[in-house]
Amino acid sequence: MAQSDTVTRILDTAEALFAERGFAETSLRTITGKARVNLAAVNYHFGSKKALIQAVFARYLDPFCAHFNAALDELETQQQAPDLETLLTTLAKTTLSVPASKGSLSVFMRLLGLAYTQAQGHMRRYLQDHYGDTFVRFVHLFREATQELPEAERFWRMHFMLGSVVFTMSSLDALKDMAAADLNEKTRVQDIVQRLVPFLAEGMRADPVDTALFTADA
Amino acid sequence: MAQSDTVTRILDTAEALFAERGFAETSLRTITGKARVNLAAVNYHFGSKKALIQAVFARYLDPFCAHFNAALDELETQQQAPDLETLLTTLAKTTLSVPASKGSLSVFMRLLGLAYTQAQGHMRRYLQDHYGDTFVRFVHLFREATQELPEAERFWRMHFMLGSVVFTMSSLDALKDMAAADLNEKTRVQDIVQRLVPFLAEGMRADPVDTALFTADA
DNA sequence: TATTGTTTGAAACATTCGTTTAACTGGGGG
DNA sequence: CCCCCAGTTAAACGAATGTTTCAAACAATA
Repeated sequence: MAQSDTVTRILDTAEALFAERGFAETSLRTITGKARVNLAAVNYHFGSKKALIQAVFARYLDPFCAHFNAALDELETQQQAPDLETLLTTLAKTTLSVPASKGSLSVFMRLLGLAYTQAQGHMRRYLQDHYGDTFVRFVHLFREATQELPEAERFWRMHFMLGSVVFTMSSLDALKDMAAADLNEKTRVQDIVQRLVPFLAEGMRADPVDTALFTADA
Repeated sequence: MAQSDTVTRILDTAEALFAERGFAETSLRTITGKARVNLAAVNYHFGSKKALIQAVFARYLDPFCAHFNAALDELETQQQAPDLETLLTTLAKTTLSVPASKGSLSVFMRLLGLAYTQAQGHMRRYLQDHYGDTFVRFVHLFREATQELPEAERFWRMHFMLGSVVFTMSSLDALKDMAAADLNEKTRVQDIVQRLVPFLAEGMRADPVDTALFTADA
């Protein structure tokens, strides 16, 4: 019984290795070898490599969405719609509050970034199918907090935001080292997230770009 | 003779396919097949797949750095140091003015992102050795354009910016698809870059964050 | 203890990959 | 004319991959 820890060991190892080198570059033999588990265990417990990748995401995203939905519930009971800073801070707090199994935030963020660039179709589709509703809920609140923005402008700026977050959190370790070297300062994750909020909120408030003043010169 | 266009066809096809699905996911057989070239041609003309990847990037980065260095020369002759928008717009214009930047832009950005988070071995070394000086030059000008920022704040915001750019450009294809689905609109790269500039510049101008008001609640 | 369903183990299978080999082609000088 | 050599071609090689197989080990139940 107890769903022996084979499954857990596979998930832990796969999560770390995927984040380190990507999906295609991480073989099942590397995973099962490092996890001290038989090669066939992956296909037995998960069915395929694709399914393993999705399981790695689900283990983090399921509790995250639970927390986040609860936070959104509370925001929606409020009299007036939350403003930008409130919304971003809520997202930040939720992110930090998720126990993050073991491999912490940066690992998952790296995975999320990879899911955007690699894995052509299936990963994006999986994320959309399983967690799209929560995302849509957030977007709805976000839209109310940025009513002055044209639809297209908001769409792109939301992804600019996502980029800042994903990239920064992905490179957390490297950036912390650089911060310790360049400026003599130890930085906690909370500090970085705290710095992110005004940067993103202010970027959102920038005047939408007027029409093309880009020349095609050399 | 005329160095038959085999080399060019390989570079063109590889560039497009790398941008589409990444490096490990793109096989030499796919490249040579689509380019209607013999499989052995890659190893004959370039030596290896690694060398082909480097050649694809060199074809983009060599003219890019030439253009960008020229632009930086001009900025440095100016009486006073360029402001934020000027600096970012210069970078954007240079990026777009490079002829080969149709598909290879996202490839380069993806690699830049990978070089930041992980080693990626040979590619990071190659980039640093060949194009590091130009990057350092830009960073220097950027510091002068944001003198009002505390050192730490600028450090982190520069990486927030880098994250927006790298992530957005890395995921260009995915984002374009989503933009076409969510809002019925075909988006050109120029439009995105143009939207990025005010977003980033305004984020840079946000008031530096005061002291901690984050609670550690659940 | 005997039986059942689940999990693990070592090995094999079928593909696919990057790379190498060797034979062939078509011209341009000796 | 012959040789040479850059360029191309088809075929094969060796290694690595995801997946499947089937017997053994295990846990729980009757």
